[in-house]
Formats: sequence, C-alpha cells, structure tokens
Amino acid sequence: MSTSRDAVISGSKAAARLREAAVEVFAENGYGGTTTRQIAARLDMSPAAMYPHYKSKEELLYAISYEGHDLALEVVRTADLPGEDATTRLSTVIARFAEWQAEHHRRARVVQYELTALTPEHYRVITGLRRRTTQVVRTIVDAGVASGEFTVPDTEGVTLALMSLCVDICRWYPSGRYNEPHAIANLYSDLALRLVGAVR
Amino acid sequence: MSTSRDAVISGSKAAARLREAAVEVFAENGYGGTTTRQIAARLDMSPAAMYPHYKSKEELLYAISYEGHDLALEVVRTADLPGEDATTRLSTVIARFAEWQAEHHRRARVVQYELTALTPEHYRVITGLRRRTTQVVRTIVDAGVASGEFTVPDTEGVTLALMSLCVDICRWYPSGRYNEPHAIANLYSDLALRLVGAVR
DNA sequence: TTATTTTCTAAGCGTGCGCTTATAGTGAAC
DNA sequence: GTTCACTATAAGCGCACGCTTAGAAAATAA
Repeated sequence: MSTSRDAVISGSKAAARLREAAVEVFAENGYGGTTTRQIAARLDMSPAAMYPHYKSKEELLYAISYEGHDLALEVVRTADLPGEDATTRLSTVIARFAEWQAEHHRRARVVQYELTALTPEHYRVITGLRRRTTQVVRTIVDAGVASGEFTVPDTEGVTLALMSLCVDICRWYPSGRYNEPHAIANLYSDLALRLVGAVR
Repeated sequence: MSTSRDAVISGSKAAARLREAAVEVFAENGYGGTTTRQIAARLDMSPAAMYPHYKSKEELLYAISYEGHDLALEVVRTADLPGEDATTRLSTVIARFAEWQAEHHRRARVVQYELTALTPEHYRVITGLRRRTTQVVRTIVDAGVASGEFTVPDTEGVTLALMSLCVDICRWYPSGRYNEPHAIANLYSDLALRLVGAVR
C-alpha cells in the first residue's frame, strides 16, 4: 500500500475537483449516507465519473483524509517557532490550528468523523499523521513545563484537551458571535495559555 | 409532532432493546452506514422487527437522540447545586458531565454526530434540549463572574469551550491513561476552573 | 377459557446502490 | 496528422436497501 502524499491523493485537476465535491457531500450526509452518484452529479458528470480517478469510494475518502491531515500537520509545523519561548509558541500554534479548523470546517468534519469507514490499513496511516500533529503540541507543553512557564496537572491530559478543543470546532462552527476564524483563533490561543497555567 | 419524553421513546422492553442495539451499530458504522437488518440481527430477530416499534429508521434515531440528550440534561441539572459558590458548582457540573460522556461514549457519539440525519422538525427538538444543557453551564459562569470568583475574556466563548471539551470526549475516549470516567472527571473539573480563571 | 390486542415473522416490492465493461471522445507529443 | 495515453460516458449487473403486507404467535384482559 502506498502511503506517500503524491501516491495517495493524485495530482490531476479532475481528481482534485472530485475530492472537493466529495468533501461537501460527505460533510452534509456522512460517508455512509452519500452515494457516488451524488458526488458525480455535483460536477455534472456521469455516475461512473469517479472510477477513472479512484478505484472505490473508500479510496476517495482515504485521499481526502490523507490530504486533510497532511495539511493540518503542515499548518501546525509551520506555525511552530522553536526559537521562541513556550508561551509564544503555544499561543501561535493553537491560534493557527484553531483558525484552520474553522476555515476548513467541512473538510475537517469529514477527515475527523469518518475515519472508521476506512480500511484498517488506511486508518493506521491517518492516525499516524494525527499523532505527529499532537506531538508538536505536546513538545511545546513539555518545553513550557521545563522552562517554568507552564504549570500543568498532567502533560498528556492537557495536550489531549488542547487538541480536543481545536478538533471539535468543526462540530459547532459557526456559532453565535464565533463565526469568523480569527475570532476563534484569538479566543483559543488565550484559553490555551489558561489551560497550561502560563505566567503572563 | 410529539415532543414529550414518553411519547417519543416508547417504554416497552423490546423498544428499549432496539434502541440499545441501534446505538451500538450506529456508533460503529454511522447512521447512513447502518442497515435496519443489522440492528435486528443483533437481537436475533427478523429484518422487519423494528417496525412494530418505530415507523422508520429515522424515528428510531430520533428516539435515541431524544433519550440521550434528555439524560445528559438531567445529569447536569442534578449535579448543579445553586446554593454553593460558583467554583464548586462549575467543578461539580463539569466533573459529572464529563464522566457521563465517557461512560456513555458510544451513545454520546450517536446523539451528537448523527443529528444531521434527523428531519428538520426532530432536529429542532434536539437542539432545544442541548441549548438547555448549555444554559446550565453558562448560568454558573455568569454567577462566578458576578461574584468575582471567575475572570473570563468572554462568557459565550468560554461556555462554548467548556461544552466543547466535554462533548468531544466521545470522539477519542478511551485514550492512553484516560480510560476511566473518573480520571477524565478529575482532569476536566480542574481544567474547567483554569478556563474561567477561578481564584483558588 | 375465550376475546382482544400487541408483537413478531415470512415473503417480497420497488428502488437505488457500488462498481464493471465496452467504447467513445480528448488533448499532448512528435 | 497520426499516435497514444488518458478521461469520460452509456448501459447495466447483481445485490442489498427501507419498508409493506398478511397473517401467525404470544401476551393480556375478560
């Protein structure tokens, strides 16, 4: 089985449009509640249009899931600035991660809630990517504890909570006055520092 | 349309067993990915066994969703002790709510992630129950701010985050050393007080 | 016991599913 | 202009879906 990015998601224009259309429909109806005909219809194509690009509905979900988790990992990695103090690092990383979750909430919903529809092999690849994203946050929490900036009851638990807060955005977003990605970014970077007991 | 508890969920023993079986299968495969035959098979019954009790698959999901949200609301209401100070109230309510989410994580997953499969009328009833649960937490946050116990950047945002943390438990539980409801209850009641800036 | 209601099954209807096959169109390379 | 790989379609296969119906079995009431 291929696990490298290019091998999984296919670079052709039509394949990208298919993933985009599928995200919309999966987000609205769930993977099991979506038909391959609906995806094709969204692009005004024939019912069989998906098959030259993905050999099954599950392969399409896998490509979407891979791309989504890969992008999220990239966002978090790019946002982290290991030269800075832990307070700045955490604040920035959580802001960018939360912002991304809000901005791409439909895609996020699919890649986070439909994982159980993947084959066991594909599932393992995706959870591997997710673990690497969590590790970035955990490393910052550890650094803050080591430097005395943070006081936490338990690194594992606090990291879990930080990730959980951000990942759950796609379930409720938008809501009330939190209907702009930057508003959530501001709130969550503040709340993250509270969770780790950062001295300000 | 009926919206009272007894009218929705049906008290018969067989109906209760059907809801229980359906929760298991829905949690594993999603609503759209589950067949009525699977639910019946889990109880060693014929494919049509559901229909004397619920007139459609959607009605069964509605009954499950209603019961689940009704129970969660009851848990939160019972845990709240308006005579106490806000710090104690928040700590207790979050502990019990988080504990419930962990204990009933399969049921919680169904009632929180499959809501879009409900008819618009049924959906509205459920979100009404959910709003009342959120309101309990929000009232405590408001009380803490009024008494000077809490310092929050924004009541709405912090309440959102508190609920989000607890609701998301069903997505990841169990994980690592957080595989016991009481462990999550302890962690989350602590983290909740951090989120509201409680003076200790 | 008998009468009545409720719960279940056997059988199957009509529909729409994921996916395949054979073939036609399309654009890039030369 | 021809070749060739790629991308799309039309048609349809076999299957399993949600749900219905008629009636049997079981539980309840008289």
